[in-house]
Amino acid sequence: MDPKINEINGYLVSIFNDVLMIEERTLQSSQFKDVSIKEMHTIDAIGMYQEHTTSEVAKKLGITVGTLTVSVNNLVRKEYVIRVRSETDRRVVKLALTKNGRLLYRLHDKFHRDMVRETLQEMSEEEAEVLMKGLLNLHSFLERTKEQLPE
Amino acid sequence: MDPKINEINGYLVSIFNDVLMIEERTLQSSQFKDVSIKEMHTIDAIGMYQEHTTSEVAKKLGITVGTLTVSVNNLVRKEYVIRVRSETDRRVVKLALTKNGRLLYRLHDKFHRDMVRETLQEMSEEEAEVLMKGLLNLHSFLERTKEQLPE
DNA sequence: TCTTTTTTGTTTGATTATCAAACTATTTGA
DNA sequence: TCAAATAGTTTGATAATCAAACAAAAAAGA
Repeated sequence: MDPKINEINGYLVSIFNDVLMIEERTLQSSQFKDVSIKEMHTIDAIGMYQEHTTSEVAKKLGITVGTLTVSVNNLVRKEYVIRVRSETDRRVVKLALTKNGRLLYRLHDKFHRDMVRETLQEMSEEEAEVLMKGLLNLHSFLERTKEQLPE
Repeated sequence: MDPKINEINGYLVSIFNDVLMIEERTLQSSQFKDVSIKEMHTIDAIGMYQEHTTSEVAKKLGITVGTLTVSVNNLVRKEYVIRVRSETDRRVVKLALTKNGRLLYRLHDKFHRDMVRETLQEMSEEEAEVLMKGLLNLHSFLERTKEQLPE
């Protein structure tokens, strides 16, 4: 059992690092050089389809609202994001992507989808199911762990 | 095919975020409050078992040597890491963990191993093999992508 | 209705993370 | 021996982060 644990753990760690590194490098060699990987994930969290408030996005990203405000300032300056004050509750700020922001969003999404598609390519239907089950197990372990976390 | 891609991609993204978040929180609520998650990964890269030079560790982490020097300054001040000048080549600095650094290393390692162990718990031997194969596929896709990367 | 409390977001000060470029010390090679 | 290469450090600039102080608006209480 033990050697398998080490092996799987090793793959996970190196997958994490690779994905981050590849995303970073891909951005830097694209037309979106002025966007960091953190900013990319902020853009991803803001999303294409619904409006999200500052609080919602900060929670999704696991950062404080203050941190997000600073980051959104930069993304607004670089014209990827716009702020829209809510009409019904004027304390609330809704975040949305500009045209350019949506373009970047799709590019990033495509990278992720290609990555998974390539992975599944050499696998049978049943194997893909098992991979999914493994990821589901891992995911629910982490969700349980999160709940037990001291605040 | 498409819905499966989205689902797997979703799990991966959320697994990434959860692991980072849980590691961060766990550190902050332990006796190692003065260590950030980045510093934790530096400690992990330095490792328990062999001596590694500054260049080697920087390469492993994918950061510049200058960045690592700064980080190691802090870790030395906080007494997790020591620098040892090589006897044979006095330009070279070997990095090693202090007693406290090794304690932290083991704690972090245990979290990772528990995570994987829990994941495998409900899976049969064969299913674990398939999971591993999926991760291997993903891993080799990423390695290939890395090679194609400009620079 | 007026006041207090709560909620939402912004600003600020401190620390860490990061790179590129200038720099120092040492080793290697011509 | 002296120039070039290598290993690491320092520095200046910028981004990422938090906690705490703050401002504006809404909700609750009286």
